[in-house]
Amino acid sequence: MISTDLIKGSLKTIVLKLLEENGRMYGYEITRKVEELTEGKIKLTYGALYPVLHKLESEEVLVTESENFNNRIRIYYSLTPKGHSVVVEKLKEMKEFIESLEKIVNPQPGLRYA
Amino acid sequence: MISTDLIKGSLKTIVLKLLEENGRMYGYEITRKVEELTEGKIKLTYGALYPVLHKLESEEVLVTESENFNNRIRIYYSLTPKGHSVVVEKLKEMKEFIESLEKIVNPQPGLRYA
DNA sequence: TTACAATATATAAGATACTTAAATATACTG
DNA sequence: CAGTATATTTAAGTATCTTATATATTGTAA
Repeated sequence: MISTDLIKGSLKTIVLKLLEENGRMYGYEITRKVEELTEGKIKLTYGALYPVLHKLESEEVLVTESENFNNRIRIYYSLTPKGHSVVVEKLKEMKEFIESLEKIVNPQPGLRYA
Repeated sequence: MISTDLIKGSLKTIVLKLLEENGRMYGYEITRKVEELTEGKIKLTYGALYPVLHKLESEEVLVTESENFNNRIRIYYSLTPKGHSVVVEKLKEMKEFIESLEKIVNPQPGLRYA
């Protein structure tokens, strides 16, 4: 499991990317999906996830639809038009961030096959 | 410039990696180096950097040597033996983190050349 | 049948890490 | 002589996350 310090700050982008990829998802499903994709290395806590979802909704980046499934409430989140453009920005930023980290962690990548 | 939210949590690892790479560095030099390596995309603020350096010193991960250069104090930081093993751990974690992010941001990387 | 695990969301209290801003001081450049 | 670069420090505030707890249903194993 990866130190939670590292994950801080990436949560919003992760959530938005998953919603773009999967159309609509509910909170619990998002935590499952992240665990699945990262082979258990990243686990989102509900105390972090739900407040982020609520905040993104209040910012009109996400909209919700409540549904009943087996007597359990499921609150599906999906991107608004504004949300779609936010994802584009966030992913661009994430990509630059990863590239920057790699330049620090692995300087002179061009020499790997030299 | 990358949103500071993303960088949060990576600061410690970045500092430790640079010190491993360069032997010893002073605070100001670290901010310059990060800017240089990331082409200005990551800028460390002094308010974040110096407290981290002090903390790492108190944890015996770093040691300091104060020197005088042109009437300016320079406090050089370098890794302790403990620091070297901390870097190894932190870099492993960082690598897993980057890989995990890529699995989310860019699912099915194996298909890129398929 | 009872207890535990999984599903599903919510939120309060506390910790921590970072931003912003200001302070201090010297050297160099136009 | 004003502004930029060098160099470190630290206080106050904010944001974000962790931890813990609450609630409720369904499925499973003993």
